[in-house]
Amino acid sequence: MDTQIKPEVQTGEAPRKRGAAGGYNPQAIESKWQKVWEEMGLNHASDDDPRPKFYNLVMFPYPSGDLHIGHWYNFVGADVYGRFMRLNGYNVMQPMGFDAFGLPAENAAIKRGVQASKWTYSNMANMRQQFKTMGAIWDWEREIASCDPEYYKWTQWFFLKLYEAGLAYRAKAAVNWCPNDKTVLANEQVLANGTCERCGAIVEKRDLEQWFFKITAYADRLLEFKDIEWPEKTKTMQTNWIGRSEGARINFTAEAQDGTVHSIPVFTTRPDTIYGVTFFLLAPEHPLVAQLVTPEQKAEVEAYVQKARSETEIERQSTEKAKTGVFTGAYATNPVTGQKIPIWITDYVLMGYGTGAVMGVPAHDQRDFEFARTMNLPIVLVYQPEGQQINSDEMTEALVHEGNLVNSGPFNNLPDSPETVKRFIDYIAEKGMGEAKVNYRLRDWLISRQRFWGAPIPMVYCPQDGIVPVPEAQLPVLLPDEVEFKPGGESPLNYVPEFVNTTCPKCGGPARRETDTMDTFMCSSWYFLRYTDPHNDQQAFDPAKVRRWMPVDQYIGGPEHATMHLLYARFFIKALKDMGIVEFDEPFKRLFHQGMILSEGRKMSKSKGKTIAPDRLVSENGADAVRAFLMFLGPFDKGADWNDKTEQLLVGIARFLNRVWALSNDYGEGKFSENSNAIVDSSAEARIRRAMHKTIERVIADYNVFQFNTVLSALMEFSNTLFKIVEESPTVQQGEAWDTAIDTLLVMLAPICPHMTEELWQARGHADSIHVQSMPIYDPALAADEVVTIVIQINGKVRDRLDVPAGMGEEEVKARILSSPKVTAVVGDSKPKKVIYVAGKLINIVV
RNA sequence: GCCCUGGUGGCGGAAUGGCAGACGCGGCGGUCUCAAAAACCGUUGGGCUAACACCCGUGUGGGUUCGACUCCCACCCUGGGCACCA
Repeated sequence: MDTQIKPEVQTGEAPRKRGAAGGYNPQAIESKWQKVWEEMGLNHASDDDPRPKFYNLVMFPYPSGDLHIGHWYNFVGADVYGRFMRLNGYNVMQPMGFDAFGLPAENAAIKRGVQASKWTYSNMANMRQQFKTMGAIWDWEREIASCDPEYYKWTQWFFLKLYEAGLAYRAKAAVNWCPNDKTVLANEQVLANGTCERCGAIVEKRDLEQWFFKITAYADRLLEFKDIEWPEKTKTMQTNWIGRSEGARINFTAEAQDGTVHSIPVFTTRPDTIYGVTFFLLAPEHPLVAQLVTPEQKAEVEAYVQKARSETEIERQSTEKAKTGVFTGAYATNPVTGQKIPIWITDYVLMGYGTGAVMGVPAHDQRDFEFARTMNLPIVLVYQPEGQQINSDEMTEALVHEGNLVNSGPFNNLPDSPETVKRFIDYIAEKGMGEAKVNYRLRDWLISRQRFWGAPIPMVYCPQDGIVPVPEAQLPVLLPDEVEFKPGGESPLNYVPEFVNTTCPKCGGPARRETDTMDTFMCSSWYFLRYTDPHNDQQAFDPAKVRRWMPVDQYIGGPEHATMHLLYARFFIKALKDMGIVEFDEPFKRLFHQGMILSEGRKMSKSKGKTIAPDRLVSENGADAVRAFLMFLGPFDKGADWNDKTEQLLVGIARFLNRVWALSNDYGEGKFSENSNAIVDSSAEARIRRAMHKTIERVIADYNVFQFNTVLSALMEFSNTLFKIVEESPTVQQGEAWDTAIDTLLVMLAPICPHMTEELWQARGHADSIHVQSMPIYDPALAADEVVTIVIQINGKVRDRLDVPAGMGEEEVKARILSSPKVTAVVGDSKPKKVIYVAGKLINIVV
């Protein structure tokens, strides 16, 4: 492929036409070039292109119906980066598709009686057209939609693979239930205040048989982040979400009412405080509660359990400060001390974490401390700060991480340290009372959804054979075309007998299909693999093609997916690697989170807040201006808040584009010298080259870090400089430096304004597309100034400036400055205390 | 409460420890025009000045340094994440 911009005039090229493009009329040129590029296949990334590959991926959108300005911001930024990488010589693959299953389609079906598939496909058609006005390099030949049977066939296939690998299982679980959406939600979809992420309704708990993926089996590997460049923030969020903590599992014992002795394990990170245990806590849902409770306490305990169960998350949290609980009447035995301690139930112990049982150490755990104070339970210190004798009655809060052990038998005087913790674990393990244990905050991934518009889970329930997977040859399990929506907790698929009733793949007898569908995060956990081979009807993908394109070199999407999609996709790939389906461990090599466009401080979405449509802005100013304007709002990771003043910035961009247009067309006919015999001012040419190379340096550096706003600033400065130079020295435009400068300006601007720069490029007589050129190469020698300005500071304050030739030696510069009238006036005859000289930049005279 | 961001003109925002406010919007003044718009030129942090000069200025208070928007400590506020995780 062509072509580095050569510093000299290229011989053998047709003579340059000038001013051929006429006035800048974006509407006329944009659709023209979009068509030309499409016909050329410019945006299609071929599998056998010899250039190095670059997989530039942006999170695929949900087909909500219309692209709003926030979508534009997101996708334009991704496209600018992809175009930049293409100019860097890469074979850029930049696909687009739709994350097309999900609730809104179903809600539309319920509300408006339109079939979910019709709604979705017509939205996609509309958005595809809108996407095309953007002038991005989407490779439409690779388009996918996760609701296509050709796609979800393989989503189901992956489910079967996970099932075969023992990573999918069915279990009854207290699940998050949204009473409004009538579906189960993943933990990730429940907001901190206990409400539904989608609709805001208060989430309830229900026990249901559900399908889970064993993401917890990968917890440690998910903490690794090996060889990936991700924002620290995102890695921290995932790390905290996984929530690894090391400690011990210790078996306490307790006698039930019927006389059986039960071993009740607890998890603790502080086994070293076991001599300070004064009570034992169980979660209200703990299965042993009913067997342990004494007849006298039964009524009170049952009432508490009932209350805790009926309470929603939000209600449990509203009582956060005050500790509550009930004594069971039973006692547990501390295996280390042999002591008997009362067993209480309390809702601050969670059934879902650890073992649902906790040893209460009020002296050294703040929650236990509060509980003990509320319930009047004893507090025993097992750590005392050096040289102090704290009395538990005087304590106002728990003592954490301080002092040396006391009241701890053979362990006395050991310091509060990881080594001490290890001593306890070794001791407990040796005596068979427990063992070292790592716990995670992460729960298994619940994927069942009681919804219609999703990929059906390919499982059959047979009265003879139990749970039977659908054989691969029978995939896909197709969704019925028409369904009826009825209120209630079940999937609408339950009411489609042709769907539900099937035969058992094993015995051939009558059986029922699973009617739940999969969480859409399942669809999005592998779509980036499908893009590499989107039309394969034999396999999910050809392994050679995945090897060719994966991993994704640059992934761009919002930070809101940090603990959901981005975590699930990593798990998915690791699982596939273990099954030998892929060969890499991490799907996304580099990750970038773009900022969000807010509308008066609120999120822009169809359901909440008002959306800004780009259509008017595009028809008035052209796509290039809107692209540049969005990128000029600020750094790409920051987003912007849209208000009355925001659009005003478009004026400046429009002016800039007109100026570039004018520069490239030699600023209107006859304004500058067209005398071809004129002598070209070589110092003006040197100025042009210096400005150009300084700009190249800045532009490349800023593109690389997604600072598109300062790319534009640099290009604006450069074009302003070109105007200034040509005004002063009109003959420069007869020389080679000028032509190179204009060409270079256009290439550097091309990723942001692809249509206009293409029009100008070809009007300037170039035969091929500007988008197959290369980024110019920065030459520091050509950027070097001949004269530098030395800032003169006295006591750190700027007092003067002095221009000196760039090569002048330190001694000479100092001598010149120290003898200058401004300096002598302040310094006088006295010798300065200190003189700091920064070569070519600054001198600071301390007096 | 814990973790992570950020705090700079009227506005969006620039600044490897070295000229704070690049670039752009808006404002003001001008050129062109019968006039307006557009375009172009000049100017634009605040204070005090006729002007030069000088002083003050990057959330607040300290510190390090010849020199701090930048580094360190404490605090205040904005945004995001987690939240009784034993």
